This record gives sequence, structure tokens and C-alpha cells, in this order.
Amino acid sequence: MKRKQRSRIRWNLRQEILAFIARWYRQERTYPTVREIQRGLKISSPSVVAYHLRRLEEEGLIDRIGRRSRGIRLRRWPDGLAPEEDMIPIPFLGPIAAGEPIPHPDAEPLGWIRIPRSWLADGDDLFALRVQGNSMIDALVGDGDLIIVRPTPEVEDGEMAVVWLRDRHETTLKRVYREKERICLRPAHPIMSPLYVPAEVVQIQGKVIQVLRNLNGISLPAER
Amino acid sequence: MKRKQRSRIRWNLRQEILAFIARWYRQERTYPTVREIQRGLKISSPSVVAYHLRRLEEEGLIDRIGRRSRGIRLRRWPDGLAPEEDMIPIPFLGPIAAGEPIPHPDAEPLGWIRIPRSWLADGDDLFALRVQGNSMIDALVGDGDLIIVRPTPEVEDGEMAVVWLRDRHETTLKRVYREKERICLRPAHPIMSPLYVPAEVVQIQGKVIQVLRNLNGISLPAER
DNA sequence: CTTGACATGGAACAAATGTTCGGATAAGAT
DNA sequence: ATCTTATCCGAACATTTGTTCCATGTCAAG
Repeated sequence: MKRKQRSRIRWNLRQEILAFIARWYRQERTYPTVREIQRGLKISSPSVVAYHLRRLEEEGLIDRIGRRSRGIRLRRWPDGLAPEEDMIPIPFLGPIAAGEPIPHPDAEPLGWIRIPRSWLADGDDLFALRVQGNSMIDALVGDGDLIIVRPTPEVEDGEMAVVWLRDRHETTLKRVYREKERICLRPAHPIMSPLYVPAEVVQIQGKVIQVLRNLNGISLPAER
Repeated sequence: MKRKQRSRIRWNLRQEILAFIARWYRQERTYPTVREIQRGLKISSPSVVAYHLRRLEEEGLIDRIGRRSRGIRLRRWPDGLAPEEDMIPIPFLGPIAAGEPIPHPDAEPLGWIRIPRSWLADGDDLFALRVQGNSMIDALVGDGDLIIVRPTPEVEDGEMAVVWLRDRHETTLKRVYREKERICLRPAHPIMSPLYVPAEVVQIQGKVIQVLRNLNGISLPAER
């Protein structure tokens, strides 16, 4: 009498399933169903998939969300390379130039730039400015660069800050060092000499978190 | 005889549905089902949702993938702000410093950095280097900066390139201008004077696509 | 060889999910 | 008021999807 040949045990099937889920997500931007895994890996029964999914969950490699369809989630991605990542929208407020005060942080954004969450310590309350002109070149920031700023009236010693100099009506980027009666504004460029000004002249607008420079013709903030 | 009060027509329900889908995706990292939309927006029947989804598809605002569960896709996101985006992995090859040649582009990566796809013209064949020291400061690139490079032996006039100077055994970043017999290497810093060298001395390693500087203590390439 | 942990197969069930249909209603246009 | 279009509603239906159960098989270790 004819007996169906049972297929050989695939001892690394759980790894295959993990890889399949990642592959499927990359392509479809959604997670596969049990039966999609079954068909994709030529598994004979959904129960086999269910069995391995349960084991994977016990091993802490995946999460499952109740009984919802497509409720599988990868805990860690193979190679640590998640295909997508949270992007935090940051308002783009406009230009920053030597002779002009920066736009007010609460102003209506001219556009948005999105930064991967993992690039920032915490995503609250940032904004982006585009540098105009070469006046901040001693901060190693050139024309067209984009800077990400956290608005704050105080920074730690040595941090790069957006500074408004009341007496000169000028915006600049400098490293700030507090001294007794005065404040030392030090350029990032090591051969440039520092500037010493009275404390009451300095108005700190925010702390520079990041500098982005694109040389391939793509301008980052998606103006709309 | 008692008649159930029919709710008022919500003339902007389709917009509500669009916003709901975006919100749901942001939170759950997956698309909602018809009935999840129904419950979330307190709609009386799944047929109402189905009706509006059909209309949204006709208007080209969403796509639907067959009859699969969670087969709704947003064509455009409200405000153009997709919560996630493709991140392209770029190999991090190591340091770049004045006295050293850069690592070979095919070398084993020391880590990976992920860049949003929209920040790059095309994602093929890039690598990342971390700048060591202040030797490239006249290119407005400082110690610790990360540069994204496309390896190529040729660049257009005026483009920023990674250059190996054979005679000095030195790596540098300069804007390259071809002249008759010689090549002009111009610093990004406008007050620095250009360097003229014979063409055979210059070996172009690649074109600088992007410069990233993080001042908040997070180092971008996730070394593993 | 025997044993036991682990993996597979098939079927059925229950729940979730997408769809269809006819009729009713709301609201703007004429 | 009448007409017309768009919308809403409830129910039922057809698939899809997750799950369970039990029998059976594989294979490495002892």
C-alpha cells in the first residue's frame, strides 16, 4: 500500500522562518500570515508553522500580537539591519545668517526634515535651519549646510551653540565657555582665535545637535 | 413605533479614514483592517468603510492589495510625513586621516550606518569613513565627522573628492578642477589658497556625497 | 536497539476579515 | 416640493487566517 513519503526534518526551519519574515517585510511592508509563510517555505501544514512560531516566541525572537492577522513582529532583525526605522519630523524654520536673528522656534515651519530616531538622544523640541553664507565657517559650517538645533537658553561649557550677540546684532555659531564676568566664544576651527565678550551681550538661542551637509544636489528639507 | 436614529452624514469621513490609517500605522507598524477602522471611527457597519475605501482607491489616494487582510496602503501620507522610510545600509570602513590611505572599498566593514534613501540620489556602492584629526579642516570637515563617499576614479569639476596625493603619501578632501597639465585642488574654505599639482600625482578615490556631524554624543555607525 | 525530545502532517474548528446586496436616509440642486 | 446623488445601515456570505488536536515520524543520545 502506498504511503506518502514524509519530508526530511529541516532542523534550521526556525531560522528559515525568521529570514522569510524579514524578507517578506522588506518587500511587502507588512508581516506575513501563517499560511503565507507556509506557502513561501513549502511547508506542508499551517500547524507546523504555528508550532515553530510558538517556539520562536518562547525563545524571545519574535512577538505575537494576540490573534490578530499578521500579528508577528520581529524582535531583532537579522544583521541588526531593520529595513525601516522611525523618522522624527523636525520643523525646518528657515535660514540662519550672520546679520539676521534666527526665526522664532514656534514659527510656522517652511518644511520638514526627517531624521532617524536613533541619531538623536531624544526627539523633542528640535528644529532645523539652513545656513546662508560663509559667516560661520570658523564653526566648520558652510553655505547650505543644515543644522539641527535644540532651543535652550543655557548650554554646558564647550557645547556648540547658536548665539545672538546683542551688541553687534549678529547670529553666530560658537563653542561657549563661561568665565567669571565674561564668556569665551571659541570657534570650532582650532587656529581661529576665541572671542571674549561680556556675559550680558550673549543670548544663547539653542544647542547645535547635528550638522548635515549634502553635496549631491539633494536638498534635505522637503519644502512643500 | 421606535426608529433607530440614523447618524448624520460625515462628509469628511474619507479624510478621517485616511488620517486614521496613518495614525494606526504609526502606532502599530501595520495597516488596519476594515473593522479596526470601523471601530476606531465609530462607524456603524463595515460596509460603510468598504464603500469609502473603494472611493479612496478610485481617487488614487490608497492602494489595495487583492483581498488580503490589512491590504490597504497609503499612496501619499498626510503632510508628506511617512513615519518610516527605507534606510539604506552603508558599510563603515574605518578612519580617514591625512597620513593614511583610505581603506579599500571592498574591505570588510567595521560596522554599518543607515541613511534614509531619500537623502541619496541612488544607493549603490557607497561607504562611510570617520575623519580623524583636523587635517581636513579647510574642507569644513572636522575631527569625528562622518563622510559618505561614492568610490569613483573621476569626478566632475568642482566636486568634493577624496584625493590621494602620491608624492606626499597623503589623503585629503578638496574640490577638484581639471586644468591643462595640472589639477587645481581648492579647499571648501574660501579664504584658503588652492593647491596646484601635476595631474599624475592626483589619485581620486571617490566623491564625497554627504558630511554628517553629531554633537550630542551619539556616534552614528552602529559598530557591532 | 531503545528512548525521548523534537518535528511533521492532516484535518477540522473558531475567529477574524473582506465583500456584496438591497434598501433607507440625508442633503444639496432644481 | 421634487429630484438626484452621495452616503449610510444591517445582514448575510465567502475567504482568509490563527489555532487546536492527535497521530505519526525523525533522529541524536545513551
